[in-house]
Amino acid sequence: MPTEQEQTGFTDRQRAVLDKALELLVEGGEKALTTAAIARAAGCSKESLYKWFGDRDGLLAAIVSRQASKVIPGADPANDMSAEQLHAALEEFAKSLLETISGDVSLALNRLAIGQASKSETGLGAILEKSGRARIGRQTTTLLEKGCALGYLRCEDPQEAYSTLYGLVVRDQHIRMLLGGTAQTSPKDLDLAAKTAVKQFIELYGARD
Amino acid sequence: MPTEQEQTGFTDRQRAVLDKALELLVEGGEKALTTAAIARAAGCSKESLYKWFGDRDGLLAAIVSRQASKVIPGADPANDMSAEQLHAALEEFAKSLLETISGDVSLALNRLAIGQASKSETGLGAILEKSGRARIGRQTTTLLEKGCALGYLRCEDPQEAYSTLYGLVVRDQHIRMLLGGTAQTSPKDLDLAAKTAVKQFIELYGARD
DNA sequence: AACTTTATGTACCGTACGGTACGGTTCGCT
DNA sequence: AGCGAACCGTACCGTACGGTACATAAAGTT
Repeated sequence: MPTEQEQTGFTDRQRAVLDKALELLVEGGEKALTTAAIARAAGCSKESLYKWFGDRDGLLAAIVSRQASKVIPGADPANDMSAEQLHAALEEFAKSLLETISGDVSLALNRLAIGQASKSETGLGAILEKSGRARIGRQTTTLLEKGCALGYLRCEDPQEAYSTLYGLVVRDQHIRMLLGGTAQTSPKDLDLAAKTAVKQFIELYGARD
Repeated sequence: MPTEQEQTGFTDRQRAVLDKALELLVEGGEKALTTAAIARAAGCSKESLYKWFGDRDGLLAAIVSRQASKVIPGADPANDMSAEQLHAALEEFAKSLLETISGDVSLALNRLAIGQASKSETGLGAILEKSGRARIGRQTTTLLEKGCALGYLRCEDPQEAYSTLYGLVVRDQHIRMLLGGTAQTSPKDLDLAAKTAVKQFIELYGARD
């Protein structure tokens, strides 16, 4: 009987290798991610890598999938939440989003996917999109829908509202960090930015008072 | 006497080569941008490339600088513009921004810079940042300042206001396109998105009525 | 205990690319 | 015409990397 880790289709050993590979990627960028280096770091043979993941592209895809599968879903919004609870949930989302995209791992994975975006139709971007962004997007969108249903928000299109919230929260921080610019990731700034964004969002989409 | 093109420090010939190289980059991504391919496409010798640009990194930097130098500044905001003119100028900015970041050239350059961001301190990201984003940012910021001075906007911090405008306009479109997802770049959608963003911005920062 | 499976480690191959060297050619200058 | 600089085309070198082959060792199975 397979251990419960069959969820992503990888064995424990393979997952450990993928994690080591991700470590390498984070600290050295894609150029550091050679098959030889991975084998050395993970204490396995190149032959095993190719047996398990097919080729280098498959390995990269596996790394991205692996990490994407780690995204932990937040709690579902309660059916009877108050306006304050909605507000708090939104701020929590904003803060968590900013924290995530500022993280080394997120930056490394996004850089990798973007670098591969032009060539080879392995579609790392699609994996990231689907497992990461889309997932939390859907979740937050349902939160917005609920807020709308409870009369706290006016939104014609929750999807659109979510998109606006995203823009207000992230602004140009993500691209700046991807380009290598130093980000102002002091926890204080980050918290303030999240609060400001949510305040503006409520100003746009909050029920008229 | 040097022709007037001395502005960027490159000769006509060198600029032509850089343009050809950019073409290659746009249509094939970074992997297509080998020194041999550039020399072939541009009809020059590899030796000249190295003589002119030092090494491959220098060449990449030159490509980015070259393109960045092409950014054409918009008209300065008039001192006596009306609220409608400000609104129109903002919409124009929003549309132009969306058009730019959806363009093949912009995407290719951003991908290149992001790919290089982890390694080698050539700082393509810094060049892009400085010549592209920061420039139009400064320009639009002064526009906002003027709008503020004329009483059309209330902004404590124009920098902050600009950042918000950017977020409202771009949302998550940029990263989506960088990751390879198909963008909804139909001119209609684009125009609508720009108008919506500016409307929301005015709602947040417009003078109270 | 023999056998199969799976994995390690190392050595190897082919290729692609960055960078250099060199002979030949064009072009401008005097 | 003669000279020198810039440049082209090509060949070349070293290296790094993706991918494969193989020889060996651990571990489970019967």
